[in-house]
Amino acid sequence: MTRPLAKPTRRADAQHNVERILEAAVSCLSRDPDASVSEIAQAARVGRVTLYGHFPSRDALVEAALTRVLAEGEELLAGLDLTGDPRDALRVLIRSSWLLIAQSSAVLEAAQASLPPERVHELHAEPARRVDQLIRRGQDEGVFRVDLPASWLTSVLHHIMKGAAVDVASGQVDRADAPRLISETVLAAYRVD
Amino acid sequence: MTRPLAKPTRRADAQHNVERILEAAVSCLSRDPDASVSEIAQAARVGRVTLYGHFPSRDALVEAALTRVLAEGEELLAGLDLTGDPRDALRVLIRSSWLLIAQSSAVLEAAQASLPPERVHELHAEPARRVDQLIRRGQDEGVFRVDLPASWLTSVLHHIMKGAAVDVASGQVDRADAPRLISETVLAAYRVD
DNA sequence: CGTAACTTGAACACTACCGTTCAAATTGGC
DNA sequence: GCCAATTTGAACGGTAGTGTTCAAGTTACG
Repeated sequence: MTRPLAKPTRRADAQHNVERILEAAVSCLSRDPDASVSEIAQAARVGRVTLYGHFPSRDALVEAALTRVLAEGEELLAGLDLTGDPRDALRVLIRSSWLLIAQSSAVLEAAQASLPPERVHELHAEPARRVDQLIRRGQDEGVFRVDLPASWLTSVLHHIMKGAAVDVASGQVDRADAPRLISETVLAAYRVD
Repeated sequence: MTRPLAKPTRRADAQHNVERILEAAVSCLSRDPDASVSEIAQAARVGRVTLYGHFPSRDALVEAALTRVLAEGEELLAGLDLTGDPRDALRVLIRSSWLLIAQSSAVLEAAQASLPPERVHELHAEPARRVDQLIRRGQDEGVFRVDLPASWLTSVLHHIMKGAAVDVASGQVDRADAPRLISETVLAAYRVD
């Protein structure tokens, strides 16, 4: 019990492989929530057995991938200054993180299929709170509408970002246009009457 | 070749079962795009073999379910008067068909996983056109914004309706509130500056 | 350089789903 | 009431994914 479950010293290549596997998992799972372990291993250019050497089960891998992408999101959000006009803050947030958030949502969806709901919610709660608070602040300051519940406004933001990601993936929307489309749409939807 | 592939006379119970199977397929597939044949048969309260007696494969069933739900949509849309103010027309459309359209989108997603893309597009093109035309008319008449492409506005409508359906399914949104939330959100997002 | 850590493919058992066959039971329609 | 259409479960073979084992190969690192 004195030492953590993971050996303090792992060989560099092993550590590197874990990294590659997680990246591949995020990438594959956000494309297809049902991506197989073989598929992910292949994308990481790693043998399937190697993957199982680092993650005991597919579920564990999915959870690790979710944890990772959410942590990335947390880090990114934490580095942003969201204190000014909520509208500007929202623009900044969208421009710098719409893709990551969309990816997170996709992996989260994959996780919902195989992880206990409580665990998913537990992991997802903290990052979601930041966005939610920004929206509530906008409502409090009178620049975002209050005739619709904040939870719905948050939901709308997520759905739009996720939808934009789908449209980009299917070629209907140019990746470079996405932030503008999302911002313009969401800010208009949030505007008070 | 003189008679159509389906026998002109099918026993009433068989016809009734086909109906139930299709209903169950739409219901199951819109909840889970990967719903198994057993699952659908069970939901239709029909033996799995019976289902295979009416549909030669899962793909055929998915296509039939998609065709059916799109036809329902067509019928419903055709019965609506969408000629007035585009904003009112959009409200009417949302109030009377958001759930059906959301369901269609979900089944369409299921179909994309197993049907040739051209076939999917072919089935989906006609119903989608009606909504698209309404939006373009709104732009032409100057009541919907033109600084974003019509294709994106259409996309936004679909993403919001689909998102609302997800939120209703997960209990975050009351089913009765959905039409208002969608209308208020989309119309605000569409409004000219 | 040598060893322990790590990777790898092949092979295995297990499960789930698909699609089929068959023989028996049920039931609609005349 | 009779017959043919229809339903049904059980069983089968085939495919695909999961998770494990093993033995052989490779490589980081002291």
